[in-house]
Amino acid sequence: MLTNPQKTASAANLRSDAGLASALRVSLARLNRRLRKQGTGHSLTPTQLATLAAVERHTAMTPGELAEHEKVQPPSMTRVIANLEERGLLARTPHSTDRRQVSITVTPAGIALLKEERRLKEAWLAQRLKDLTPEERATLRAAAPILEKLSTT
Amino acid sequence: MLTNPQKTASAANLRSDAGLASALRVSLARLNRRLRKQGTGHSLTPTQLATLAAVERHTAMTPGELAEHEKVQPPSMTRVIANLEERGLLARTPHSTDRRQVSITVTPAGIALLKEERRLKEAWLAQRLKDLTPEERATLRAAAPILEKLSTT
DNA sequence: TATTGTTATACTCTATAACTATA
DNA sequence: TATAGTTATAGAGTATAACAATA
Repeated sequence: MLTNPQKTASAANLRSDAGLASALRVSLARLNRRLRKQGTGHSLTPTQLATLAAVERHTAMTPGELAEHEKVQPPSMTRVIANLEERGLLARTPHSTDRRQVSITVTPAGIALLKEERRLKEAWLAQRLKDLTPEERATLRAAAPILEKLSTT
Repeated sequence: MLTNPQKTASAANLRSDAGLASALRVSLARLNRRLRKQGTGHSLTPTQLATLAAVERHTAMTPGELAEHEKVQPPSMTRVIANLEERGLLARTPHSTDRRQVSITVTPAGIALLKEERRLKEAWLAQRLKDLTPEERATLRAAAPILEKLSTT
């Protein structure tokens, strides 16, 4: 009832590259699962939250661009946007040149929600970091840009 | 159209604890998103995959235990198990002492699927690790157990 | 005629409520 | 009577197909 081959195996083989990949995969998945649970006082689905963040990051996007960016079909994005608009988190304005298109922007309420969401997640993580030794924190400081690089390659 | 306040902000404040939390949160989320896309040749939902992995890790579980473990309601777990059983990935056997209960175990096919899933994800990650310098890999080797500790605290 | 977005409809996943079998 | 699991039914999210408006 208590077998856990992954963890022990990854700890044992950490010196090899394959072992490092295995250990990182497990740790990353586990930590991310914990992190995702933090800051959920808004009842937005993952797609809704990702859409809101995408619009904020790109300042203004069309529904078509958003569907492409979030890997959903245009009709699905129509519904996501409609829901976020009802909540007052996104706003629709006419497109400047093409009247077929619509320009989507974040409202101040949407920005506030994203800010609070990030604050809660980071507060949880910062609390965990406080329980580490200074050396461990230094290691994570060095590792952060490397993890960043891994995902953008 | 190209504003990205998170990344620049997190890079700038990496020396503070709050800055480290912010940078880690963004990097972890991004890397995990990339990682989750790898190895999806089976068409299992996240819940199905997590259920399969849970049964493998614990050797044998009842539907009730699985529902509790995966944070879904018992009727939902009934359907997840039924689907995985149809695919030949899980098997049901009578419980040893209580005839109301059912014992769920992984089949060889289920074990093979999990192994392949992990292999694909780790192959992607190992490829990325090869592009790093030896020093960067050493940093990640040191960071892996710390990340592991963060999630289990 | 091609493109952008929406409406109509169906399927999947999960939930709550009611039911069956066993303790 | 209480517990483990299933069946019945409903709600949320996303997909494909058909449609309206504009280029």
